[in-house]
Order: sequence, then C-alpha cells, then structure tokens
Amino acid sequence: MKPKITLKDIAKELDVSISTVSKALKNSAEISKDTKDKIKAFAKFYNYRPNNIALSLKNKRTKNIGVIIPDIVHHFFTTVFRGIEKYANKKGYNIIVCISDESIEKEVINMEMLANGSIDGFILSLSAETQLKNEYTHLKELLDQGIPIVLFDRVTSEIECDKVVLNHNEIAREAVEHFISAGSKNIALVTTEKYFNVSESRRYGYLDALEAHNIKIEENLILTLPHDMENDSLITEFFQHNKVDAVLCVNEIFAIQCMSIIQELGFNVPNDISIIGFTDGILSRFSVPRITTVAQHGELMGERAAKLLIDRMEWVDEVEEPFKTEVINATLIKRGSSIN
Amino acid sequence: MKPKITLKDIAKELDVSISTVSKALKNSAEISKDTKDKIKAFAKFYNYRPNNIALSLKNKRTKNIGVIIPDIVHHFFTTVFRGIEKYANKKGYNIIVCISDESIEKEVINMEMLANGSIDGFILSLSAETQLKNEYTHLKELLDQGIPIVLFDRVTSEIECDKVVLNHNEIAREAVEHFISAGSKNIALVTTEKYFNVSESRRYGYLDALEAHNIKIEENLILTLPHDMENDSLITEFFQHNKVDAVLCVNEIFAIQCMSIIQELGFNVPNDISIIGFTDGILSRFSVPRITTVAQHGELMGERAAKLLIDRMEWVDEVEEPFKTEVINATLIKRGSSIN
DNA sequence: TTTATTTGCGAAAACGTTTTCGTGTTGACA
DNA sequence: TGTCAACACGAAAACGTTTTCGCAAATAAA
Repeated sequence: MKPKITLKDIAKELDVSISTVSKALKNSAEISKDTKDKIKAFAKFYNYRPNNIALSLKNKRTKNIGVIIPDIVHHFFTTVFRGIEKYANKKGYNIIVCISDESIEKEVINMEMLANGSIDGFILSLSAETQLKNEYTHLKELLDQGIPIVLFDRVTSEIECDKVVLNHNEIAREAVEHFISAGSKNIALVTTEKYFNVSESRRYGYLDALEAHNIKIEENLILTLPHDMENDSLITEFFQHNKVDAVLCVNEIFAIQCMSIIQELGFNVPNDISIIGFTDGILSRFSVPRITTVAQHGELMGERAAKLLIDRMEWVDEVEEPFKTEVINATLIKRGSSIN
Repeated sequence: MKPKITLKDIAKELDVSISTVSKALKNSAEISKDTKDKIKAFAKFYNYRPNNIALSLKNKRTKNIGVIIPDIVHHFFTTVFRGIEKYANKKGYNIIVCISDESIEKEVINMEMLANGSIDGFILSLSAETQLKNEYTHLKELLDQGIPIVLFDRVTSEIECDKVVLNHNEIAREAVEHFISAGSKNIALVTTEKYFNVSESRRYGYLDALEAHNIKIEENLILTLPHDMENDSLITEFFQHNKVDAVLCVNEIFAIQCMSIIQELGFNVPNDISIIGFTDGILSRFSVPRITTVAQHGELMGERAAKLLIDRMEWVDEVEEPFKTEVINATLIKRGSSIN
C-alpha cells in the first residue's frame, strides 16, 4: 500500500518549498537545473500525479462534461454517447452520465447535483416528461448561472442554447417518397404520442410528402402507439382493418413489431407491404428481410454536440458566439423490407 | 446571469464570518436561532448550494465512481450500466464512464486519469486486449494505492478484488441439456476466440454437458468466429458441411446470424435445428421465431457490483472484509427457437 | 568597494469548504 | 463585586494546487 504522493510530500522530503516543487515540475525558468532534475527524478520515481480535484478547485474548471440521457439501453442514445465520449476524451474531458429515465424529476435532480461544481457543461436530450410538461426552468436557471448546455435530438425552441438535431421532416418525406416511387398508394405511419417533438417532425414530413404527391391523407392510416405498453394487439388490429401497402415507423422497435405481425398475418414484406423504420440498429440489420431504415448517425451527432460544447467552454473570454443549431442529415438505408 | 454564491459571499453580505454561515446552514447548536434564520433565509433566496469540488477536496472523497467498459453500444453492458447507475444514484454517487474500446491502452490511460482524485473507486469489465495480453499491472497499482476495484463479467483470477460473475459454466450446461432432453444429438457450439474467459467457461459447460450424457465430443462441431469480422460465410460453410440439430451460440449476434443463415439454407428452426443464444436483448425478443436465450441479468449484476464497491468504500475504518465474488445465476428463457 | 542586476527560491494568497479551538459577552450565583 | 458557565461567534488550519510577489545571495557593472 503506497498512497498517493503530493507536492507537499516531495517538498518535505527534498527540503525545498512547495512552490519550488510545483515550478520545477512545470519546468519553470525560475528554478535551477540542478534542483529541477532532482525534483523531477523524485517525482517520477514516486509516480507523482497532480490531484485533479485540487486543480479543479484552483482553475474553476473540472474538465468534466455532464451527459443526461433518458435511457441508456437504447441503440440511438448509446451511439450518440459513444460519439460524445470519443470526442470529449480526445480533448481531455471526462463524461459523467446520468439517466433521467424519461422523468423530469430525475432530470432536474441530476442536473442540479452536477451543476454545483462537478461539471463545466451539459449535453442532454430531454426526457419524455419534460417535453410533455413543457417545463424548462431548470435549464434556464443553469444557463443563467453561466453553465453552457447543448441539446441534442430531443430539443425545444423554448430555450436558447446550442443544439444538434436531425432533419426529421425531410428524411421522413424522403422515406415516404421512396414508397411512392415504388408505387405505394396507401401509406401508413406508426408513431408515438404527440409530445415527442421528434415524432411530430416525422409526422409532418410524412404529411408533406403525401400532399406533395396529391395523395389523400387518411387519419386512420396513422397509428399512434402508447409509450411503454404492450401494443401488439393494437398493431394487429390496425393491419387487419386497414388496406395498407407501405408503413413508415418512427423507430426500430415499431418497425420490427410491425414486420413480425404483418408476416404473421400472412402478408409478404415487401411485396404486399413495405416497411421503413428509424434507427439503423442491430434489429434492422439482422431481421429477415433486413429493414430499410433511416440512419440517424448518432455517433456523428454526439461528436458534434461535444464539439459545440467544448468550443463554447473554451472560448470563455473571447467574443461571445451566437447559439448554433447543427442539422445532421439522416440517410435512408435501402434494404429488403422495401421495394427499390 | 447570476453566478453561483459561496459561503464567503453570504458571510460578507450578512456581516458574519464564514464559519458562522457554514455552521448555521448545518443547523449547529452553536449559532443563535436569530442568526441561523437570517442566514438560512438568505441562502435559500440566493439558492446556495455547497460546491462539490471543495467538498471533495476537504473530505477526500468525491462520491464519484469510475466505470470502465469495453463498449457501450452493446446490450449487456448497457443493462449492467443501468444497474450501476441506479444503485449508485440512490446512494448519492455519480458515474464517470470511460470506454476502453477493447484496448488495454485506453483502459490504462482512462484509469490513471480518473485515479488522480476524480473517483473513489472503479467498476470495470476487462477489455479484450487486456485479457489477451494477460497484463494487469495497472489494476494492481491502483489497488496498491488503496483504490477499491470491482470487476464484473470479464474478470481474472490474477488480481484480488471484489468480483461479480455469471455462472457461465452451469448455464451453458443447462442449455445443452435442454437440447439433449429434446432429443438433439449433434449439438454445435458457436463461440469466440479463447482469450475471452467468459466464452471459455461457456465452452466448458458445453463440453461437460456432452460428457455427462455420453455424447461424443466432435471438435469440428465447435465453430470459433473471429472478433469483429464479417463471418457470414464461415457460418454458412459450417452448417453446409456439418450435420447439426442444435446450436448454442455464446452471444446474441451469433445466434441471430446463425438463425438467419440456417433459415436461408432451407432448414426449419427449431424443427431441423434448434438455437439457444446468450443475452436476452431485443434481437432475441423480436426475431421470428423468438430466440431461446440465456438471460444474464445485467441490471442485477450492475447493482451488485455497485453495492460491493460502495460497501467497501464506506466501511473505510471498520474491519477489513475479505474480497467477495458474487455469482449471478443466469436463467434460460425458453422461446420458439428451441423445442420444449 | 559600492551599486545594480540577475538568479534561485520561499511566503502567502487563492479556490470553497468544514471543524477545532479560542475568546468576548452575558447572565446567574455567591 | 467577583467568579463561573453558558452562549454566540470568529480565527485559523486543512485539503492540494498555482501563481504573484518579495527577498536574499550571487554576479556584473561602475
């Protein structure tokens, strides 16, 4: 058991002052070569490393980034997380993660916890409940305190900060047009409840595409599935009672559920019914047939978010940049569940 | 912009000493009710919160736990992570995550980075390269410095610390016996390279089960797939050239790959060939048929690991407990890909 | 030899807490 | 009036750094 060594320990042992040790290790010109060599050798031998906490206190910066995500067991968020970690790590930052579990209370508690000095800035994606309640005072307060925040994916126009979003609208439109160009007429949408603004954008893209191609919008071709509930029966009913030849699902789970139910009902995918999902995760890649899907480039999104945050944190005393919103262009990955 | 307020600010404003403010906020009996009320009101109004960094420096504990995992875009690790986060959060700890990316270098760098005061203890799962090179001096040094470590899943007997593992051997055996009791004779194993000790344990379980039932072990019924490579063709070849009626796969991806190839080859799952995988993730749950799999109870594993670590960290001056290895009992979830 | 300049180092403040110890004031009691 | 507690508060150290400033001694210039 050899505990960590401090500047004070080195100073005492070598009979010099703490300041001398500190300067010597930073190769200051103030210190003679002899003394520097002696101190460096000693420090190296005892594997001296400066204490991060003391540095944080002194410098008023922790080199930690707080990341708040609604769920970690979720392909999209993990890829974003990987992007954040990758970029931040390269820049010498560590990541403190908290999971809000889609609850505003946990979101608030965790952010307040971390905001008291533990982190220099936040990257977050809003919880479902936060979006539902449209309640952002916790974010506003932190911004007020001068703590920078970057929102990604699940953002809101209610607060002003840097953001990274997907072009949901356009890509949903592109997906629907992919259906249309293959001859589909009765195109369904399987989505989540309204307060998820990302789903809303996708819905608009869906509607826009239909309108642009003079296809009548049938409200009953839009299936809204409740969050976190068994919904197989709703889906089954939907496909039994509606004449559908293509379906756009706003996430991967919905897509695979629809496909499996559609197949059970005796339809062929993609010949009878085509399917496009969102998120290019393992489900889409390993299903039979493989699912045509929207790649959201989570890793890129994470990197961009981290870059926005770190840039802002490190500009500190230069000119204040206006807030940016970066748009990541999703891409449609065409596979077997749709007709080319 | 209203920056964070400190004890000093309150003291100056209310014309008392810093000590008085500190004591008043902790409701010390030393301070008169009047003064306390005044200070508390002021603190509340300005939303005073103690600075975590200063507290860490003073208390020599950060209430942060370092978690090092090889990969985050991976169902098993994310569930473990969720368990860790859940338990730690309840106990007032934050999680700093680093991803080793299966590289020993990143593992070492990240751990040394965090060990300099940023965290009170580690929870980690060894990277592939660390296991391959059998190199654990970085862990030993940290333990030597008095930093507690808990290993989970990918552990090693080379170092002494608390551990949480799965009963790989037994559950693999149970899986194989499930095949045998359904009448299978030619049972294959699809596994990873040897240095993954978890795969090795599973292999032993497989071998044990065969021996126990007097089934001859055929080395060519064991398919070893390289890590991180396209291996569809290897799998195809394997099932074309071998007479197999059941296959145990050491992870979910292998299971779904095998199933899709088996089906493409014209076999029926489970009637011609039964499949059992490891990891109860979305792939197993949403495939057709659903895959019989070994649930590894990642969340529980994470909670246990966090509990072991926190207990050890908080015992500090009481009697030193011997190191424990907790075994999590996996369970076989029987679904459509195997015959009951 | 005296004065000026460089060289090499230490003292101390600062970051924001907590906590021990000391001290002045008040009131009670003899 | 003098002694003693109780009360209410402040000073200072400590955690481990960095950095500014000051101050000696050594060297250079006069």
